[in-house]
Amino acid sequence: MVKAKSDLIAQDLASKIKHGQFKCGEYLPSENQLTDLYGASRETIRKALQQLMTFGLIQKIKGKGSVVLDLQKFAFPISGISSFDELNKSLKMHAETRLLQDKMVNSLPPLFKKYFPEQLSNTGIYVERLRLINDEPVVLDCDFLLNPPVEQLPAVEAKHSIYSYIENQLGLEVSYATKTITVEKITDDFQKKLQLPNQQAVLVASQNYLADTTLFQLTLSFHNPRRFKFIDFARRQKIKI
Amino acid sequence: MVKAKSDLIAQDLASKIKHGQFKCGEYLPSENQLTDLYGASRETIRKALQQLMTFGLIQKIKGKGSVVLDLQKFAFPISGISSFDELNKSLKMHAETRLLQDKMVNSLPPLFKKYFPEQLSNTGIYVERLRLINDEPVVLDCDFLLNPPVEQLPAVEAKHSIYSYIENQLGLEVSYATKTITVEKITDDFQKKLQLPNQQAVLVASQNYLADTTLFQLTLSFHNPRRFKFIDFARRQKIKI
DNA sequence: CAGTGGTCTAGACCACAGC
DNA sequence: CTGTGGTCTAGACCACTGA
Repeated sequence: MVKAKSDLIAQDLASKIKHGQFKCGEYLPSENQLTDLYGASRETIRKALQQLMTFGLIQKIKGKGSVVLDLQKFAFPISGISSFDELNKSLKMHAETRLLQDKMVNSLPPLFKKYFPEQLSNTGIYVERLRLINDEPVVLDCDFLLNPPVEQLPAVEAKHSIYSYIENQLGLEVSYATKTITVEKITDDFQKKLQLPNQQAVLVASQNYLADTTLFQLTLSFHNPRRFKFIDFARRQKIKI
Repeated sequence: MVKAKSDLIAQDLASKIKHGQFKCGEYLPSENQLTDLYGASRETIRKALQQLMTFGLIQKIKGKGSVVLDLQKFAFPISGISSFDELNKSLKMHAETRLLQDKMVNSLPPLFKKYFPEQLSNTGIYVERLRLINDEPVVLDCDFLLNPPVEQLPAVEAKHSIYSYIENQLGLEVSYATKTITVEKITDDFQKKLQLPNQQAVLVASQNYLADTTLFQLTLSFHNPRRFKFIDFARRQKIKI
């Protein structure tokens, strides 16, 4: 998947920052030096650095260079599109996933209709998974995978990683998502599953799209408010919409 | 502030999308056509389109073109760095700001120490503002502006827009921020100010930096959970950190 | 096949930082 | 002054789309 030279350079620099070869507060080699180091043109180097900028790994300062930023904040980057499985691995959490449901349905379940009222009905697969960390329920994930493009979802894949299945097994390209975060009143059933003291939970609702703009997944993630934490890195926009 | 040719092109295309000259589902002119339309090289056009991609205004499809995405989701883009004042204007909300505090202090207030424990003490300006929409309190913003680089903050500017003051009056370049969203128990005082039925509120805590990596502002925004909504557009990352 | 976006290159000129 | 990043250009080759 990672193929472009600029991506490889970005990947290499990112891992060198992660492993301390470039430390917080230090400057990366200049763009001209990186040009020689990687045997690439300056614009290619700049594309790589651009990616590190958007992650908040570096900040460029005109006339000086690219300084490595403090990345202790990246403890739990729910921002962006990543799966729980990817987070679990990259953070080495002791997490467990319990597959509660995985079934084909002929129409959009009422739960999704409530939070995505503009969605047309559709056949698809309903998946419900409870995520636990240290045996404490932290998230209840409800997914609806549209058919097409997703024909089926083997239980073993549902327990592992839906994204991995979509990307690696089906060969589809996951591209972007719109997300909203709100505080919602939940059902007794969900309260019980999450073992919450009251019916208030944080809901992250997202619509996930492929590179060809096909909607393929709706997700409702109900979080234990005590354990919910969303971390974001944002840059000031240069243009106003 | 907007100067680069690619920014101007991005700005122009964004406003044309906003005003319906390019509609959802339609394709923009091809990159080669835009090259002629704007008298720019293809790479410059591509930089402009890249910006529209990150906002979720368009999606590029290889071999086909750049399709305009549905932007009804952009109703309330708290994602990114924008001030309440900017949001208010761009969304034409009927909002009011009450300035509760605006004073110079010699050290970091305990409230900030609690949520930013790693911060060193510092002189600065403490500002507390209550935001109301239709006379209902929705957010209590607590800001701490570090001195240096911010020497003072006239009350009239605090009521208007801190960002505008920082950028236009002081000539500083606001560049990036790290944000966390959590659910927190608040004090009786804050509960009263926000007129909440209980002590639970959504906290958006952010550290805001200038382009030279100087920290200039800490913000704690306590939101009415019933009125809190965070909207985000995210793209799948090509590299793993 | 022609047209599209994806990528890379070499070179150029500018503004800024710091000596 | 030199070195840095910021920007733009013209041209090239590739892979994908769809007729």
